[in-house]
Amino acid sequence: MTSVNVLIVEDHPLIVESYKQGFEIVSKKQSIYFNIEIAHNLDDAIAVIDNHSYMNTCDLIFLDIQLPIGLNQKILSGEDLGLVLRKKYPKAKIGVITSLNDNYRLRTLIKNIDPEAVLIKNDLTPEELISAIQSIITRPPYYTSTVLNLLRKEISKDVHIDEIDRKLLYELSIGTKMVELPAILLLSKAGVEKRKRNLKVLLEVDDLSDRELILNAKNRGFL
Amino acid sequence: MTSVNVLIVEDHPLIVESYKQGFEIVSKKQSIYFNIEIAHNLDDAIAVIDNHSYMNTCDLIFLDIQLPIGLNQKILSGEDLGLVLRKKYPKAKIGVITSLNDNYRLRTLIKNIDPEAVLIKNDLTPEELISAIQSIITRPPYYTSTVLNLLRKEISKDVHIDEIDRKLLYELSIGTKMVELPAILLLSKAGVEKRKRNLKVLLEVDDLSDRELILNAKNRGFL
DNA sequence: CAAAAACCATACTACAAGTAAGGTTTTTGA
DNA sequence: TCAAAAACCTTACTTGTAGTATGGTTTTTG
Repeated sequence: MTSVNVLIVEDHPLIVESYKQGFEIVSKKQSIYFNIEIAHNLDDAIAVIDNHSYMNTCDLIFLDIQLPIGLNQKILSGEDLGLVLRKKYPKAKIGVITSLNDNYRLRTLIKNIDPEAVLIKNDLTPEELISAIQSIITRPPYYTSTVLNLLRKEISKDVHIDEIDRKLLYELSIGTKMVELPAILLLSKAGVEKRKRNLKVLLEVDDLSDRELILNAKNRGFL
Repeated sequence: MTSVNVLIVEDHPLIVESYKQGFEIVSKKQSIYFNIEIAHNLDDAIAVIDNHSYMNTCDLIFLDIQLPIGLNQKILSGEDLGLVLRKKYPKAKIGVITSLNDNYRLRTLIKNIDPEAVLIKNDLTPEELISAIQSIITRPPYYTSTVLNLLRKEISKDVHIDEIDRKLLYELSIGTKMVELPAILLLSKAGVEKRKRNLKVLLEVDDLSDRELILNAKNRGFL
C-alpha cells in the first residue's frame, strides 16, 4: 500500500474537515494511505516547515492562500508561504485553495508558485475535491473551472498585453490614483499616461472613462 | 428528463463504441437522454451539418480532428470542419479529440476553434471520457492532461514569443528550408535570419545549431 | 474657488525590427 | 570532387514604438 504524506495549511475548520473526508474517500478508492499533518495558521505552518526531517518526506501540501497574518515578519500570507515552500522543497506537490477570482491575482499566483492544483472555493464541490486529490497525485495539474476559463482565454488572445499593462490595469481597478502610479510602475508620469491611452485604443474603449477600460479588460480576461 | 442531441464525427469504430459507452454511463448517472447521431467520415459529416433543421437543435459535437480526406474540396480535415461548425452553429458545444501532441498545433487549434473540450487520445481513459462529457455539459471547458500542461507553461513564461516566431520554430521543426521561409512568413531573408538569431539568444541556445533551438523550444513548451 | 490631480501635446532620445545589398562559409548532389 | 545552392553574417539605412521632459489645459475636490 502506497503511503503519501500530506500537509494541510488551513485556518477554516470546516474546510479542514472536507479535506479529511476527501482524502478518506480517495484512500479507500485507490488504497493509498494518507498521513495527514495539519497547520491551523501561519505560525503553526512555519513551525512545521522548519522541521526539515518531516518536510523532506512530505509529498503533498494543500495550502490556503488567504491566511490571517501571524507573528513572522517575513511570511505574511499563504502566498508567501507557498513561495518559500516551492523554493525549499521543490519536490513536494502544492495544491492551493483560494477564494480569489480576479484573473490578475490568479495569474501572478500561477506564475510565481505554479501549483500542481489551483482550487477556487466557489468552484469546489466534494466531488471536485476528490478529483483534485486524485489528479494531483497521478497526473497534475488540476484546475477548477474558473482557472480553466482564465487559461482558455489566455491562448485565444490576439492582442499582447505585458506585465506593466496588467499591473497598471490592476492598480486602476483597485482605485490607485494616477499620482501614485509612476512610483509603483517605475515609469514617468507621461509614460503611464501613454500606456493608459494605448490600452484604451488596444481594447477599443470608445468611452474615454477608466471605468469602461477596467470593465472591458475584465471581460476580456486581462484582469 | 433532459435531452441532449449529440453529433459524433469519428472514423474509428472502436472509438465510436467508447463514446457510446461513455454517454450511456453519464445518461444513467445524471438521467439525461442522449440522442446520438454518428458521421463516419468527412462526407457524411458535411451532409449532416448541411441539414440545418437538425443542426439547429444540436447541442454537442464530438469531432475527430484527423479525418481522412473526403470528396469536398473546401473542408479537408476535421479541423476545417470544426471551424465551419463553430462559425455556423456557435451555440453547439464542440469537443475535439486528437492524437496531436505538439504544442504549436494544439495552440492554433485552441486559438481557431476554441473547443469546449480538448481530448488527447493518449491521455484519454474511459473515466476521463466520462468526466469530459459531464464537464462539457455543466461547466466547460475540459482539457486532458497534455493540454493542461501546455496551458500551465503558457502562463509561467517570462519571454514573449509572437505568432511569427512560433510559426518559424514550427516550420523549422518540420524541416522547412530557409530559402522557403521568407515566402511563408512574409518577411525578407535577412528578417527571417535575424528572428532566428534573436530566438537563439532569447532561448539561451549556446550551441548554434537549429537542432538545439528546436529541442529547447519544445522543452519550454513553445513548440 | 484655488490647489491638486488628471489629461493632452510637442519635441526629443533610444531601441527593436524590418529591408536591401553584398560577402563568407557550409552543404550537397551530379 | 567541386561548383552551385543554401545558410549565415555584416553593415547601412528606415520605420515604428516606448520612453523622458516639459509645459499647458481641463476636471475634481476639499
